[in-house]
Amino acid sequence: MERETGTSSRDRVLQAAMSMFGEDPGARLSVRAVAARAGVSTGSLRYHFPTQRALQDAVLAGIYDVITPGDRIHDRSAPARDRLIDCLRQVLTFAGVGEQARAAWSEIFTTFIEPEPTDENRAAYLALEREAQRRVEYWLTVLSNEGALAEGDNSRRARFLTTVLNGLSIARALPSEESILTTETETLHAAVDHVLNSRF
Amino acid sequence: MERETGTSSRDRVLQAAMSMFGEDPGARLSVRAVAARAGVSTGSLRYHFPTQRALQDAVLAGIYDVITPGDRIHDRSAPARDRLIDCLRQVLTFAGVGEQARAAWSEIFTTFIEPEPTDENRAAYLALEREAQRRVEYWLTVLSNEGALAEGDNSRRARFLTTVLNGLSIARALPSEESILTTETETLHAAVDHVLNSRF
DNA sequence: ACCTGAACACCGTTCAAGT
DNA sequence: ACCTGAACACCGTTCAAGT
Repeated sequence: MERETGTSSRDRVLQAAMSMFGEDPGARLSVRAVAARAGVSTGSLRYHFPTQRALQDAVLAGIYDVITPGDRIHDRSAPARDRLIDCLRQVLTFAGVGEQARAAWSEIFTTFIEPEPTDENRAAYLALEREAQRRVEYWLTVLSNEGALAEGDNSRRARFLTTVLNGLSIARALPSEESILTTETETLHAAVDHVLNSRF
Repeated sequence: MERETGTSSRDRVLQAAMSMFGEDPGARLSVRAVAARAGVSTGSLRYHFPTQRALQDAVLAGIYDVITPGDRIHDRSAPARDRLIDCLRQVLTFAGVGEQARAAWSEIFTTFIEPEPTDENRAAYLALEREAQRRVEYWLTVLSNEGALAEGDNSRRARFLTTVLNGLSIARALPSEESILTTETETLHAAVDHVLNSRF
């Protein structure tokens, strides 16, 4: 393991963790694994990242700094609520509408629900899910940092939001009365408002 | 630790796990903790529940068996929040856990999502959905009438809740980390709290 | 200030051995 | 068939001790 001399210990840890995440988003990023990869002790890692959660957040922030510069979440000229809704909508957009939504769920269905789950595809799905979870969590972290969101368990909040997103996205694949747009908007707003305004 | 003689080992484990969940739905339900409470070895627990996930699923199923007999919504001795949560859980019970959940979604999938929607099955699905919607709306009406719920658009609220239920129920069919139990409870509570406590 | 690595108190799972 | 409990390979966190 080369030491990448010249770089600070903290940077080496972060770099190691980020590249591990890059190679496999489903990876565990355990203290020992990251520390070993970075060539530092677990104690040193803990010194810079007092908690595992802190490390994960740093990795997430780092990843998205690289990947998503045009993310609306950073547009501080707009209210936090609007920005978060915008970002969540992006996720739904990706899920598509009508025909496209049905195709997307078909894919998920035939690979992850229909067959008896093997360890392999279980892991594959969990990686996907964690990826989505982390993205939402990252948005919440940004809002937290600027004080738009009360102290709280962001990963719990993210879980809540992704569950709502799943519900909305499957609704797009199922038959529905008239425009689901209104319904969807209302529900999305309700979910976001709950996260922003309640102690939870 | 009394052994509750006469009960099978498997039952004791399940009972212990369920009562632990009852005392604290956020509890970890670790192998050792549950085994100790049940007065059996970890090996025995593993014999009956080959994986931690299997145990969690059994607990979930058991919980719903216990709480589903009547419609709790009218039981004014309990807080509105608890009653509503109870009723929503009944809906989830129908969705099942594990294998059963996957089968249920398979059904929905092959009839309503995969095929190009005909007018006929569109109508069939919409009927199902309206039924679910009506049931939830009815519960909200009951709470409204006794003043536990602020004036507002109950059908909108019901739509929000059914969307969350859909998200939770599909999560039961998809692979998941061991903790769906906690996640599900948290999300359900969050959704109900939002409906009960916010102007919406 | 930064870093080390052992120690602590946990996990879930496996498995030879017993009845 | 059912059960035991030790063992394995992990966790995340703490901390006395070093530089």
